[in-house]
Amino acid sequence: MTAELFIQQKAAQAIKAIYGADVPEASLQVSVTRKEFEGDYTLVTFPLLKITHQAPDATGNAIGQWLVDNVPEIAAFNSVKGFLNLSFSALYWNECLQAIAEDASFGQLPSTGRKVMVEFSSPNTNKPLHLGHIRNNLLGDSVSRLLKACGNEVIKATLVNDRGVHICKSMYAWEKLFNGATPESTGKKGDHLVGDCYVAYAKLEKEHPEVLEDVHKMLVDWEKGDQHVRELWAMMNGWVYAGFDETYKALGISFDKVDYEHDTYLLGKELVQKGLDMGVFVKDPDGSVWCDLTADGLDRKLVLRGDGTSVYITQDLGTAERRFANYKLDSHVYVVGNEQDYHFQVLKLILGKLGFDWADQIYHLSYGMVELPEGKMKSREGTVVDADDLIQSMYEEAKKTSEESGKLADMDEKEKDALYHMIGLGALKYFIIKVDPKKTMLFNPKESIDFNGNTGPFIQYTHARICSILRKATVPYGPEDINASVEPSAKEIRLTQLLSLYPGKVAEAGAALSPAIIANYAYELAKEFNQYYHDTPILKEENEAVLKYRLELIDVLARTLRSAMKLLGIDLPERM
RNA sequence: GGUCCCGUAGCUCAGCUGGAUAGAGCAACAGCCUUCUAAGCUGUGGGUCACGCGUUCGAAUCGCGUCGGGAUCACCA
Repeated sequence: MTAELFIQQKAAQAIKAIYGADVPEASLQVSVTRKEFEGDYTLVTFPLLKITHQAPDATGNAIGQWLVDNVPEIAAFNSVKGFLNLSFSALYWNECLQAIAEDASFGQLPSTGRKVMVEFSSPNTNKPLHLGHIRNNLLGDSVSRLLKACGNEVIKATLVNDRGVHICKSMYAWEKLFNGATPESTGKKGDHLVGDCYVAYAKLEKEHPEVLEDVHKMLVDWEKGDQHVRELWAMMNGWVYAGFDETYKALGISFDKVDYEHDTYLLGKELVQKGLDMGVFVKDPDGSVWCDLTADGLDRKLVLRGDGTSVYITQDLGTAERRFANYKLDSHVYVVGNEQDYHFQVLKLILGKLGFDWADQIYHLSYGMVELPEGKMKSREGTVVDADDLIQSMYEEAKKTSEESGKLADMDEKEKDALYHMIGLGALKYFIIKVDPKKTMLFNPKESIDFNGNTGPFIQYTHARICSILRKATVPYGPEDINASVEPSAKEIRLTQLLSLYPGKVAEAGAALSPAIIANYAYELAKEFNQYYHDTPILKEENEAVLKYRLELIDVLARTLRSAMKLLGIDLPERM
């Protein structure tokens, strides 16, 4: 039971005993005591005054006294205005910390038996990944880990937009302008080469608008299965996939299931017929099919063109149906930018109207744009922050900072290289993930991502510090060393309390689909440890019981930091 | 124009299921390395929580309105 629930339960008993009134436990407001006050948890007594008919202080004192007298775990109280601050006993905190220390999977919540698919990334194959994709990828990856920690079975999925007019544009430019250039012949990553083709096409079309007709013909040929166009398409997509794989690998991201739009773009047509049969859709005289959403405050939505071909939402309807059926999903999270809020609103509505009871188990993790100081990134203006470049520059930055510190002189090159990558990536990932997903965020390329303060490297550094102490320890230690022979200091209690909040944070972050909650928690924990580290000697402690207690405490801290950061896809080094 | 999201320190962000004097980091300034890693710690300055009205014992948080920024409302994806 969490401390909050425990206090709610006991306080309800106190109120019953003192005032003879029954109050629902859940209605009692309990929170962690603000640090400028004495105590661990605070019960807000304002709402109780109607029942107690006493002044706030008197009410707090009465309940506090009852709790101290009747609940062994509660050792002290003080009442300030309408706030009853309660302190747990040292014994309580020791038992709490010991239980955490003994729990090898602390932070992993019990199984829900639910199967969840998380779709993210879903790139187009006509240009390389940029910073916007990085936010998408990191959120998707992290939310997948979070949902797993919340006890769900998770399938990471992506849907590659590998067909359509956009890729034909790159194909057209390559044939006309690139003289058979390949990634091998140019030494370019395949996705970048194809991206160059796309840019070249845009320029070409500006000067010769008529080329668009040729591109459309290419798309028609593709749909007919024209051998030449299909071969060109397969070759260039192959280049792009190879390039993406490199970027994904550098980001530490993988998928369990990859769908390709050339396989899915015809899905959903039978749903259109079903909708017509059900009377959910209507057919206009020109043959186009619509869903009337005006009663839901939206417009009429096209679901099939007059010529019988699909639109975007048609295949999304079909893909969702196929996934829920094939994988027996309980829910489906789509990580897609907030410019598609309307699309997902419509998607859910239509699926509901088609009678799928899982329609309300579709969640759109709608995240905000990443903007530059001068505004949105625009590929036409060359202001796009390329994913590979950014990853590389973070690596360089990590290398530079590490070399300046000179702490790794004895480490071999291969190890150093891996470490620079870990730190650079940690800085980048944390920078992106610590921001509330739904908010637009700003990235300033001129100020490189910081390594000091509320950053990934700060937490990595904290972890390395703990590991350094543990390496030097000469006595064995373990959960059994958290025992009543040691009286924890105020700071140690504070650390224990913070640790105890972790599973609740995991649950909260999972429910909100917000890894930022975990990032901010990890920072708080690291910051708290650094203060502890600063004024509490550990290895120099002469009392062996206290020494062992502290070693075990910081070991649990290191484990919890690793666990939390792992949920963000960030690894922590033992040295840096 | 309709709908949705956002507006907190110079900058980047927490806090938002209503609670105590609104918090961090960066930047600025002042301290702390014969002591377990200074990518750290401590301190100073910095706020009309966009604005107004309302609900409440209590509002950055909830409601309504105004202003400002963004997204979206395609037989594009």
